[in-house]
Amino acid sequence: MYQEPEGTKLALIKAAGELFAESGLDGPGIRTIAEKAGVNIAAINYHFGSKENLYAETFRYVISHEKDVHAVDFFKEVGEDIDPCEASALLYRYVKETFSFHFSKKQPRWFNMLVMRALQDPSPSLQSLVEEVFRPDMEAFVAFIQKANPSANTQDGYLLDFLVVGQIFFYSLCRVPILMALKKEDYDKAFIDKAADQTAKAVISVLGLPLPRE
Amino acid sequence: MYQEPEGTKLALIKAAGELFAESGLDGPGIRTIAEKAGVNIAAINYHFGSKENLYAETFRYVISHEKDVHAVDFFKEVGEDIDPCEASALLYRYVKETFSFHFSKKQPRWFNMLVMRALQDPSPSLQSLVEEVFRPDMEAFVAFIQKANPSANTQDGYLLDFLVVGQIFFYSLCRVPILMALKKEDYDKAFIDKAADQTAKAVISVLGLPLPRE
DNA sequence: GTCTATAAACCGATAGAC
DNA sequence: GTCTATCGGTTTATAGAC
Repeated sequence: MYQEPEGTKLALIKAAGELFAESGLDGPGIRTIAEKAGVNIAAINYHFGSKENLYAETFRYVISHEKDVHAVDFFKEVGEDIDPCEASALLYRYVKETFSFHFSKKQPRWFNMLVMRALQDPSPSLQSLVEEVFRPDMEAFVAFIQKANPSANTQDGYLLDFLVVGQIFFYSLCRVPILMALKKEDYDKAFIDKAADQTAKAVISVLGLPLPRE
Repeated sequence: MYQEPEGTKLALIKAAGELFAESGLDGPGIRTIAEKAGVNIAAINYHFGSKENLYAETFRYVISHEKDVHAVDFFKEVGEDIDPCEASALLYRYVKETFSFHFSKKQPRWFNMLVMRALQDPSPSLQSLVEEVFRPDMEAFVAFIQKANPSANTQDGYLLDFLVVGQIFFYSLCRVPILMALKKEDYDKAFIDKAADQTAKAVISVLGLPLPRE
């Protein structure tokens, strides 16, 4: 069971998580982290043993706290003979909820940035991240895709999953240049809704399902 | 005009480019770079003045050597009254060529990885990268989108561009976990073709154009 | 548990011999 | 143009006082 951190440990995890999400494990020095957390430098080693362990702990903290939209739960009750219109509506809701989860202000922005960044930084824990965190949802998603359109093969399912994950990855990590291109200050709700709507429609169209009515 | 580097300079640019593409400016130390290039450490400072200058030069090298598919050229001759089927076919070709350009083996893999990584690493040159390298193509793409479907607004155009760029960004930077998920060794031509096909169809469908016949 | 002081390793940059 | 040796700064980690 996950031991909920408190006090100095919690402050360090929150400060470090934010900084690691911004620029990776090698980005911030432990001085910067300690300063942001408002604790002494030596506290990192006292509480976590090393910077790398602190990184791993920020990760554990996010995994156990984020209330992600899990395909495993979302598509749990889908039967073999789902109606195309129902499948389309369900898929639409799934993509919309996944987006609004990742870009909502209900949880700190660094939660998903940390996870997305970990996907690209080669690290020893990458394999377990893929196998334990992503794999189950990917497989549930692919299974649903094949129920919604039995002529789709496994690779089609994965590619559709990548269409969604890829967009979230892009909007998470390219925030700065995207906002620069759009000449905006920040993502607003309308923009994220539009991006989610587009992604959902893309997935539904490519799969050959009818688009949900407006 | 761009002065073509030779000898030690060229060896350093190639070695550094590969390493920077892998893990950013702060990833490799100059010792690692020099070793990979097979030259002395001091050569970096002698030829480039600093590590940061070497980074900037690897960038200039890529920009001037990659034969990217530019939307500016691709959609140059499109008139106001383009036929939807023609527009669809042109868009399809554009996405396919952009993908096969970015993932072909005709140029080193680190070329596009370096550019894609630069998009997410906050750096002083990010703004000029966006404005000078990406902006012109984005605007040409958006202009085409609005010709292909006059009811699309500017934001719709940008979002469709992000659909394509986002997928390329994702497949470029998440190569390792993607291959891990797929249990593959490397991207093969068939896979990239499929991903490109899917992305092209997604863009065309979302824009409301007819899909090109198989 | 928290602090200061410092060790040990590494970094980018450079002086000076060849 | 290439090398060795080294400087000054920064990093993570830790020993020891409180």
